[in-house]
Amino acid sequence: MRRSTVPSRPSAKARWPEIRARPFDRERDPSTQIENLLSRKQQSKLRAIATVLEYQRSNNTVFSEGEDAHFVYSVVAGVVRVTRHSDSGRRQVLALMLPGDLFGLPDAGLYVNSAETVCPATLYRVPWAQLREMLLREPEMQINLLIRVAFDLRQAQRRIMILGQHNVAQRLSSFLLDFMQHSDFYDARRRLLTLPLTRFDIGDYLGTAPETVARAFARLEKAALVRRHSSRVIEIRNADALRSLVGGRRRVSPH
Amino acid sequence: MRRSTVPSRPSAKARWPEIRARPFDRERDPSTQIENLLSRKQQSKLRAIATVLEYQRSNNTVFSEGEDAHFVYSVVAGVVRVTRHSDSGRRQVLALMLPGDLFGLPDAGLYVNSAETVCPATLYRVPWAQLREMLLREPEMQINLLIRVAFDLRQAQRRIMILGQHNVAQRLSSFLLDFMQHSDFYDARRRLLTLPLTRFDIGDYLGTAPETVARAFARLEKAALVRRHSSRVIEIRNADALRSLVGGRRRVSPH
DNA sequence: CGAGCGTTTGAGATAGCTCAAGCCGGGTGG
DNA sequence: CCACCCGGCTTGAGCTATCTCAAACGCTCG
Repeated sequence: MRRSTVPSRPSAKARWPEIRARPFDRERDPSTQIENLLSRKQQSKLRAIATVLEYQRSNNTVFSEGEDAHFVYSVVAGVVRVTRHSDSGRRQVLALMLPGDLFGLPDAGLYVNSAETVCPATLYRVPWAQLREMLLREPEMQINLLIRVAFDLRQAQRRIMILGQHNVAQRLSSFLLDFMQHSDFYDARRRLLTLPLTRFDIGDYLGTAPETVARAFARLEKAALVRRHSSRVIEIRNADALRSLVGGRRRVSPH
Repeated sequence: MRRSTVPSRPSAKARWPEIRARPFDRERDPSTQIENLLSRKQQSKLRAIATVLEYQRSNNTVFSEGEDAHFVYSVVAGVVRVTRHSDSGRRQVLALMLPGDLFGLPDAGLYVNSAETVCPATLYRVPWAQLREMLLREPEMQINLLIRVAFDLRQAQRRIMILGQHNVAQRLSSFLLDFMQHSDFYDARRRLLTLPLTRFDIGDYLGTAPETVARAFARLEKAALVRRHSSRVIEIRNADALRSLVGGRRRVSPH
C-alpha cells in the first residue's frame, strides 16, 4: 500500500490537536453565511449554544467516520476537507468546506464522513441535540438549513458531472476556477491563486493520482493558461481559456 | 457529434406524452416512502394538493433544466432518470429515481436538472408553492423533507466515491448490486435482474461510454460473476464476488 | 546542513475512448 | 406470416490518458 491508504495521506505526522475552545464571542466573529440566513434573534440563540474552536495546524481531525455525532460545525476561517475512505482504503475528498459552509450532519446518530483541517482553521461547533430542538421550534430556521443541504446536494451533483465527464486537466481547471471565486485565496489584481492543498489532497479531490495532478499543472503551464510560482502559488494567465477548456470534450477525436 | 449530445440519447423518437393526470385516489395508491414519513393527517393534506401522473412510455420528459419549477415529484412506480448536460453537450445521469424517491426541488425557482421516464411510470406531482407553505406551518413535515434531501446528499456522495475511485467494471458491479436491492427488478429466487436501462443510460450514469459498459458486462460474464440472458436480463451468479470486486483496487499493480 | 515530505518528471503498462462494422431482436408493413 | 428495418448491443482495432513504480529535486524545519 503505497499511498492514499487508510488512516490518512502522507502527513500522518500525527501532530496533536492544540485546539482552543472558547465560548462564542460576538465581537470578534466575522459574520458567516449561515448567520446571514438567520434573523438577529435566531442568531443570538444560535450563538448561545455555539462554541468556537481554533485549530492551529493542518491535518487535525475534527471528527472521523463512524463516530457518534454530537455536533454540527460551520467554518469561520480556513479550510476543512470532508473525506470518506472506500473499502480498498483509498481516500476521497468529498468536499472542501470554506468559510460559511456547514458540515457534520449526522446520519442515524453517526458521522458518515471524516473531517480534517487543511490549514489552520476556526470553526463554530453547535450541539446537534440543541440545534435539532431549536429547528423544530423555528420553521424558518429549519428552512434555512434545508436550503443549505439542498445547496450541498447541488454541489455534489456538480462534482458528479465533473468526475463523470471531464479529464484531469479539465477537472483541475474547474477546481482552480472555483477557488478563484474566493478572495481569501485569489488575489484578483495580481492574478495569484494561493492553494491551501497539497497535490495529494487535490488528487483525492479530483479522483486522480497526485502525479497526474502535477502533470496536469505542467500541461496547463505549457499551454500558458497558468504559471506555477511555487507548487502552491499559481498565477492565472488566462482564465477564459481555462473556462473553455472545461467546456470542451473529454477526449479529442483520434482522426 | 456521434452520440450523447444535447437534446437526448438515441431514442429521440420524440414520442409524445400520452400522460394521464388524475386527482389523487386514495384507494388505488400504494403507500410510498415519502408518505411513510408523514403522519396520517399530514398525508391527507399532501394528497389534497397532489396529482397523479401516468406516463405510458419511456423517454418522456417530466421537466427540463432551466424551466420554471412549479412542481415537486415523487415516484410511485417505474423509474425516472435525473440528468444534466455539460457545456460540451454530454449527458450525465445524476440519479435514478425509484419508487418512493422525491425529485424536482427548485433552485431559485428553476429546475437545474432534467427528468425523463426510463420506462412507463406513475408519479405524484405536488405544487411547490403549496408544499412550501405547508412546510412552514408544519415543522415535523419539514424535517422529513430535510431528511430526504440529506439522504439524497449521501447518495450523491456515494456516487462521487464510485466515480472518483472505481474502474468501470467496479462501477457496473456496484450499479447491479444497487438494483438487486429492489424487488421490482430483482427476482431473488431465480437470481434474475431485469434492468430498465439501455447501455447508453447505464454509460451516462456510470460516466463512461456504452461500448465500455458492454465490455464490462462481457468481462463480468467471462469471470462467471453474471450471465446475460439478454441485454436487459442479467443472471447474478456470484453476488459476493461482485461485492469483493467493488471493494478491490481500481488497477492492479503492473508488477 | 541533514532529514523528511512534498513535488516533479520519466518509463512502461493498460483501461478506456473513438470510430467502425456486424449482430440481434422486435415491431411494422406488405 | 414473413421479411425488412431500425435501434440497440457487441466486438474489433488503434490510440492515448492515466495509472503505477521509480528516481531525483527542493523546500522547510530542526
